[in-house]
Amino acid sequence: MSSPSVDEVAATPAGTPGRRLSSDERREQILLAAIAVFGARGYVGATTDEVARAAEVSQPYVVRLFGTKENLFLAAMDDALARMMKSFRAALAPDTSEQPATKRIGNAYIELLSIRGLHQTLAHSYLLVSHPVIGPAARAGFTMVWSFFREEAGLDTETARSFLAEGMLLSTMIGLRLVDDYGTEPEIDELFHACFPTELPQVLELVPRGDEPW
Amino acid sequence: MSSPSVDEVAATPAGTPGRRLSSDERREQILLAAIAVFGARGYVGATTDEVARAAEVSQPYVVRLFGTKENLFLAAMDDALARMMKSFRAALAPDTSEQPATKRIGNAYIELLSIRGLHQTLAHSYLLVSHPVIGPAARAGFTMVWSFFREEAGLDTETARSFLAEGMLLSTMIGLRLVDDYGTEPEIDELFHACFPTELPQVLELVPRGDEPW
DNA sequence: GTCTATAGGATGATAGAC
DNA sequence: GTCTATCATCCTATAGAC
Repeated sequence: MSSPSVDEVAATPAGTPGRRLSSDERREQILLAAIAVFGARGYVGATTDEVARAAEVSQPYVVRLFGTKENLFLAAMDDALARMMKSFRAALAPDTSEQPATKRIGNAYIELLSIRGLHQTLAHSYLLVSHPVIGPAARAGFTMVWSFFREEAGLDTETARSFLAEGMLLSTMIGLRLVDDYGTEPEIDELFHACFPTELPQVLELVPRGDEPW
Repeated sequence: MSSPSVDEVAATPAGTPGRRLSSDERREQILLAAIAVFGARGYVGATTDEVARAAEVSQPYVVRLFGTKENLFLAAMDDALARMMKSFRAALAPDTSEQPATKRIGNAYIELLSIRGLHQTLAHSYLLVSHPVIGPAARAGFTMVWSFFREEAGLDTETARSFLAEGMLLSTMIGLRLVDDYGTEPEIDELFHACFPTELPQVLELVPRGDEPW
């Protein structure tokens, strides 16, 4: 865990121009903001201005660094996928725990909930197929995850499929922010307990709250 | 979003206005068009103009009938959900087939693939939580489906959960239009066979093709 | 590396005729 | 019931200074 946290990003007092950063540092900061904003509003719904505000830079500067909104989304999507794969691979690495690979990858997936908008940005990308550039990239990303499960993690097709399915349900429920309603309706509680038999407290804690993407 | 609109005006001879319909008939026609367009482009990405063209009416008339784009989306979402529930209930009704309820509902879910954009419109709605009006409606719709599984279909929580999960995976894959790539890459074929063990030919046949939403 | 100002294009909604 | 014309708003991207 060495990447800058969202809190650090938001820690600069309003009105105080952030210190000059290297291009790479800014890129990283803006990508995290973009993942949060795209996750909350979707590709079309997000504005480069909102991303800029979340990253505390000016809107034209975001465009300057990434060229176009389309490129910004592609970069955010790639970054989200890369973080996911990295975390999956770390979970696979031989460790002392007795848990099976599926369990460890599952936990890694849940821990990614702490990166605001990550799962939702990916979910949005899966719905952008009619876009000539983003569509193919999203398809490639999805099949890459499948390949990882089959080849690197060594899961059989049945296990891989149900793993993927549970992941989709999980991110849908998180995207819906039903977490926010936990404790308010018996049916929602039941749904949650069915989905997260033991990890529920952890999940509730990990998911960032608040309507604003940052 | 980019893709230029196909000249579906060619479907009706230029200058020939469609026949006058009753308000209800038009509403129905526009809702089907809206489900297709919202499914393909999302709430923000869809334009009232594209919906209008798909329904072969003028853009202001769509607004006239539904008030606002927001209302149009809500109506499309409700219509999609209503069609789904109707088809689920029909599947539950006592029939001569020997198949268990889950199998019959699953088939009903798959058959809904023939309504262009239906599953994708619902998937989009699940990502609109930050919207003050659509968000709550989407959450209500999702929990309604859960209640149906539990109470009307009588599924236990475990069965209901995995049913929901498989449904999410299915609609994600359809949304991604990986169907279009079937036969082009071994990994995609494998994924498909894992997801639709026997219904695959039926699925490939049901899903509407083409980039345009209508 | 970063900003301000702004051009230029799209789109939701309204007015009003037939 | 349905259309044409049009306004007002918002947003991406460019220009150019510091």
